[in-house]
Amino acid sequence: MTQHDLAVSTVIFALRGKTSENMVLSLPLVRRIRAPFEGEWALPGGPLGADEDLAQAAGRNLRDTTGLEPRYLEQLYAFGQPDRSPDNRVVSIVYWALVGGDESATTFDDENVQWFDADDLPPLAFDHALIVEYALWRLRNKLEYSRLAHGFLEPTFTLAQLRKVYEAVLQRRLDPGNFRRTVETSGQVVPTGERLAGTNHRPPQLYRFNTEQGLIDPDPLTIRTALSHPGVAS
Amino acid sequence: MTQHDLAVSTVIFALRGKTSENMVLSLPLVRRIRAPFEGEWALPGGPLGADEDLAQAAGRNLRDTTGLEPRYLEQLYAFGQPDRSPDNRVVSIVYWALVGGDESATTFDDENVQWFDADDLPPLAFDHALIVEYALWRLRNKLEYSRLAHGFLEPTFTLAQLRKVYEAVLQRRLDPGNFRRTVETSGQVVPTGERLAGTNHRPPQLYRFNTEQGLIDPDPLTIRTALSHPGVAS
DNA sequence: GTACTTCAGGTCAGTCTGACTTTTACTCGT
DNA sequence: ACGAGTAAAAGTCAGACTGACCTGAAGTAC
Repeated sequence: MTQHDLAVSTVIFALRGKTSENMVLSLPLVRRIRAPFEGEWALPGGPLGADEDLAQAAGRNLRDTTGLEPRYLEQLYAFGQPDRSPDNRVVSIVYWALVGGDESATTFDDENVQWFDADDLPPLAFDHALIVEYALWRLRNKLEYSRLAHGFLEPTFTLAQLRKVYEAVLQRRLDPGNFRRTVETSGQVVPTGERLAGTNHRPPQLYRFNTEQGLIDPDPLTIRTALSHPGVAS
Repeated sequence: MTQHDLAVSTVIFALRGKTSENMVLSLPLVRRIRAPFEGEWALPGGPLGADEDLAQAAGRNLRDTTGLEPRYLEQLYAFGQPDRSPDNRVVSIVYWALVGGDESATTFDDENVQWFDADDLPPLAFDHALIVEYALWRLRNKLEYSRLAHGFLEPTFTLAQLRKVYEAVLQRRLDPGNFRRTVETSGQVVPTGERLAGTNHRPPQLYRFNTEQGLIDPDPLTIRTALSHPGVAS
């Protein structure tokens, strides 16, 4: 059994935007402070602790570098090309995570951490551009058949808010009526009985995710930091 | 960057059976010849070479222990629980592979390698039972929306043979007429113009996979040992 | 030739989908 | 106070897709 350098990195997604309209899918990057690729942007990551689970390492790392708490965390892929780092060989086990849009409004103390539009990234260190591209594909693909939109939302939300999450991630408009029909019949969402007041139109029903239903497409070991989230409707 | 013991293991699937009827999904296991878990069955695996790609390591390993050539190879998951090995900690990057049914008919020289029915396995070393269970789930799930059945077949085949692959893997009967319709309209398969003679009924059309269409759900780096396979119709 | 087999092509009803319409219930401006 | 404006919520409709089933075709076996 040979020894290898092992790192755990995470692609962190959040929906950010001033209004609840025009939200944009974003991710935080850290600026490298030493060679190789000094000064370039890279995914947050770090070594794997001796007594640490892979997912724990990803979560700890995410909290350390960004101060955020993951609402969803899943393993993405293990990258191990011999030449992906110019000096020594490193095998990276990459996770991807969703964090809430409100939390992500926090600007970072550290000026070496910064949010970027997911579809307008700077040049990245190592093979991180490939990794982000794959993570984006996975997020968009999985959103369509699984129910991970709750990673971006408060515990209670309107169907319009839910739809805007889908629209922002998938980058395409969805018909409100059809969206309502499919989401309601899927049973993944339950009306709370409350309505959201203060809109300049008919007050929409508030919903919450159905805790009865599990996730489709589970990872064998992934943390599913579920809908436990004391909070207020937005 | 800390050093860790790193292993690459592979879950190898093949369809085996005397007749082309009652084929059963099988996988080869190796008997451990030293502690821990000495004498128990485990997934074939080994260390990662210094200049080796992860997928290369999986493929090499697969050839070494089983003598087989993978027709499909994809990364499954990285397992890194601190306690998954009783002595030292090992992070395993696990691949899964498909090999052709004919090749797998070969019995192994080594008596420490043996085929097992995928749904009737002996107790396995480490967390390998969990790993196999997850690989099985992934195979069954992915077969339904991707086109990896060619990993089990000759380059040319009848729709009945293709259907039997699906039936054996998914463990459920499929309507021949509807199966024909969906497969034909999907465009994933092309008639060769030849027919298979020697049956005691109307001779079926032979098909081959459409090389124009790529795989759905690609891995970012996975080898896709495609349909290049000089061979004869069965 | 007759029986038997699977192939190959079709029907049909029910479900699902996307595009679109109508009614409801609120706020805002005048 | 009331009409304009907005999005919610419900419904319509045609086409695509699905599973269950049927029928004729083309071989082999006896």
